[in-house]
Amino acid sequence: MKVHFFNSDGREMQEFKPITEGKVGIYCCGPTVYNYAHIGNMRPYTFEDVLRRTLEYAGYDVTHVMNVTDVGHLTDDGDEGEDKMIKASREKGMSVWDIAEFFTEAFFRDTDRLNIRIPHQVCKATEHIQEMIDLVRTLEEKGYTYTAGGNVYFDTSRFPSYGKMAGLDKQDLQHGARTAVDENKKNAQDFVLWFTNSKFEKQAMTWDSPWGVGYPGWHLECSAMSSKYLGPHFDIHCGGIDHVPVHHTNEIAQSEAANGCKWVNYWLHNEFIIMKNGKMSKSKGGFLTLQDLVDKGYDAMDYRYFLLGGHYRSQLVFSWESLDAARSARESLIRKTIQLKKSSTPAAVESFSPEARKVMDDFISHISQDLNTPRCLADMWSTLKNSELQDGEKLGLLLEMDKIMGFRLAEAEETEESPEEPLDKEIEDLIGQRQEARKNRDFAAADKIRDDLLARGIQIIDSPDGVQWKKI
RNA sequence: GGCGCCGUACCCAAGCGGCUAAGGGAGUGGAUUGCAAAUCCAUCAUUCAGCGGUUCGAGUCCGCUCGGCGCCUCCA
Repeated sequence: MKVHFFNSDGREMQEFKPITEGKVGIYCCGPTVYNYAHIGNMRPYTFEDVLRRTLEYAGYDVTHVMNVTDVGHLTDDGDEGEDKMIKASREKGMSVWDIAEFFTEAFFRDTDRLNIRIPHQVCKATEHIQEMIDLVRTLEEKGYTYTAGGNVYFDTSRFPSYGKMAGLDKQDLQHGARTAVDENKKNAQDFVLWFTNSKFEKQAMTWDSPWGVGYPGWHLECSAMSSKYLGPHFDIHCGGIDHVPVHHTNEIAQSEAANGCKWVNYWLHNEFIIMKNGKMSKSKGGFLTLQDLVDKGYDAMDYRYFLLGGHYRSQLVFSWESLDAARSARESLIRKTIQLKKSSTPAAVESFSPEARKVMDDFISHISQDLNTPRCLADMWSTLKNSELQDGEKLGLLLEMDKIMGFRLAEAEETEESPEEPLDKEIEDLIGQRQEARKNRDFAAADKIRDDLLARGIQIIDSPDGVQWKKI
């Protein structure tokens, strides 16, 4: 199974070739845990989950590493910035450590609800300060740094290929267009490796270093931790497309300067989720969290379905209408899967008929072509409609495809209609009364009971197997 | 000012030079049902923002126009 990805470095489709046969190391930029993640933030983790599942399906031994930024991420990159963690701490009246723990837990609750697998290695910035200091020291020894105004800067003029991936050399950048220019910098694109000259009051998180007490620049952690867990040269680095010009550009510069070798072979970047009136962002306010969707009655998996309905490199516009469509489709997919489970047992992959084999191969070729999840979704539906397949094969195919899509089809059961709630007795009685009325062909009374229950959020569903109900 | 992306049916969205333009949602007609729900069958773009060009052949490549969006040190 050959896998192709669009590599941001070079901006072209490339066949994936691992550095070490049979193995692949992936590093993903993780959350900065100073607030709840909004639904746009969940896109990269969802696409990375599909990436990982695809590579695992292809037989690779995957090592998936993700950082948790719990320090050093400034509201801007100049000396005027404020650490996001500290800002949140001040605003919420909690210690920075509690803030980090609280929002880290919230983050993993969300990824779990989206059926996103936990990375093999989740590393916190605050637990790798020494590695970051070592990295800065290496850069210093190799002459890539300078100190000014108390801070240690990376000298981008010493790194000729700076900004190559982002195409920065071709751009006429308007520096200071949105932030104040840092007068200490020799070059506009230089960035801070270590802060000691903090203007922040009550800086809660500081560490001793060869340059004085301070804290790391926020690009440092990804370079330091990825090298620690994946080595100085690894296969895939993922993140949001917004990271290309600055964060990833700086990561490449400091990593390659320090390690003296190529750092990452494949860069995969996801596009943004857009709201109708433009992009969703924390600073603009009004962002939605996964919990907001759940509170409105959606299943978190509806959002996963929505995300996979668009290609990860295309902007996807979020709207309630689209989420409704995703919910309808997903619920239908689950229902049909349950039906198949009732009527058959899943065929094993090894015993697939030629037709089933072909359907599976098509699916594989689509996911292998830069994770074409919309096409893969279509493949799932085509499988259901394929009259040349036996039910057992359809089920086997769907479960096999779901190893990559991750809609939890294997666990799908008729639990939604399970009468196990406290109000059971009363509802059972009402349903019994309604059945009695129906038997007597008193449909007015029967419908009244159904309407009353519906008003209370209980939906009655008549089926050949009897009456079922569920909360809505 | 610079860099880049997009415009496909009512909505979302694949397609990246060549069979009758995937798939989902919504809708419509029919079957089934006391009625609903679910399910099943059928139906739903002679056309891909517009105009030129390249080609035997173009949503698919090139140019221009119109429209929408992102980035250029907060951002996934």
